[in-house]
Amino acid sequence: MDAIDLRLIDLLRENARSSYAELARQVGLSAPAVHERVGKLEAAGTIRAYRAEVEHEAIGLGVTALIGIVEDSGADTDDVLSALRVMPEIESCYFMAGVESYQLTVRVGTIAELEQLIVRINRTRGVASTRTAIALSTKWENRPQPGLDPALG
Amino acid sequence: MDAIDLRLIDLLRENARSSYAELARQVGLSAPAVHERVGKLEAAGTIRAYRAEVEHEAIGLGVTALIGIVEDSGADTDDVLSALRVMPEIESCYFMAGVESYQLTVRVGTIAELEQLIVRINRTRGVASTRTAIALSTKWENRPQPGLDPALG
DNA sequence: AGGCGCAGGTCGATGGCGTCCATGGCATCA
DNA sequence: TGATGCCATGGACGCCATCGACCTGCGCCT
Repeated sequence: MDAIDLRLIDLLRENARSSYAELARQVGLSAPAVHERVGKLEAAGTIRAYRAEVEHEAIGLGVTALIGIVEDSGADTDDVLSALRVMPEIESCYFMAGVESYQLTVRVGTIAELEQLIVRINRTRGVASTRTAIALSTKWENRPQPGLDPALG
Repeated sequence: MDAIDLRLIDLLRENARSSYAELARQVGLSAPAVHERVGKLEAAGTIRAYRAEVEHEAIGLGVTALIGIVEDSGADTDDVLSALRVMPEIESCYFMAGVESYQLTVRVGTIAELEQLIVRINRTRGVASTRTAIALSTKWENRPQPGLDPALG
């Protein structure tokens, strides 16, 4: 992981469909060299996936909400987690410091679906309570921040 | 926007680097047809960008936190927003219903940097108070949910 | 100090792919 | 029913991904 790897990652975070030839031009290496570097970054798990970012309204998922979950005392965290994992509406799931053990980002099509989802989560064994906040609008999302190699300061 | 467009979007959300030939195979069309459809989805803004998803620890951004912001009464929301927008650490920014007008997702390298960021946000004109919760671990993030055409039910 | 081995780079070739164009079918509408 | 416009098809061409061969610089071991 050197400065060129970081540069490649930044470029792919800006546009994941850049060709290897284009990347090679930008970092000043040959295309095969870039190909090998990117392959190693993928194999090492540094690059996890390449995803298209979508206007959620256009695909019928226009309602975004954040849900905090308070666990029952003595609840089995693994049970709660695996119950959450099978709910496709949950886009992201963080395990948090604080009273609310989990913080979720969820996407649904309508407020009615959000209501059903909240009910389902509240009914889950191990969940004591939830707190939901609805996003009225998204100012920006997943804006990539240039990476900083810790070794490079 | 028909079922094939939705399928293409789902495929590109799974792997944004799929070739047009591969996409064409999966949806049963020719490559030029897929090329044109994807181009229109991009032009319409339905597909916003293609991004590599990264292991944040590997690029020196291993600390994730969620920050809620309470605005001053009478604060100019646009001023607050433009002040937030220039902070690269803020990955996502939602305008929320509730006491906390904004909910941020932020990434920094260390707890010390998080502290500095919080101070900077609190000092921002129009910000009354903030509430920060640190993510101890990320269970999953940006998991794509298959799109549902509202017209198709 | 010298030689060996390896990691990682460039170069060149080839096959597949992206992309443009002309053609033809189909549905819509007058 | 005839015209029209959109869209998929298929072919062609040039670029790109990808593989193999060779080269260079560096570390290590003797």
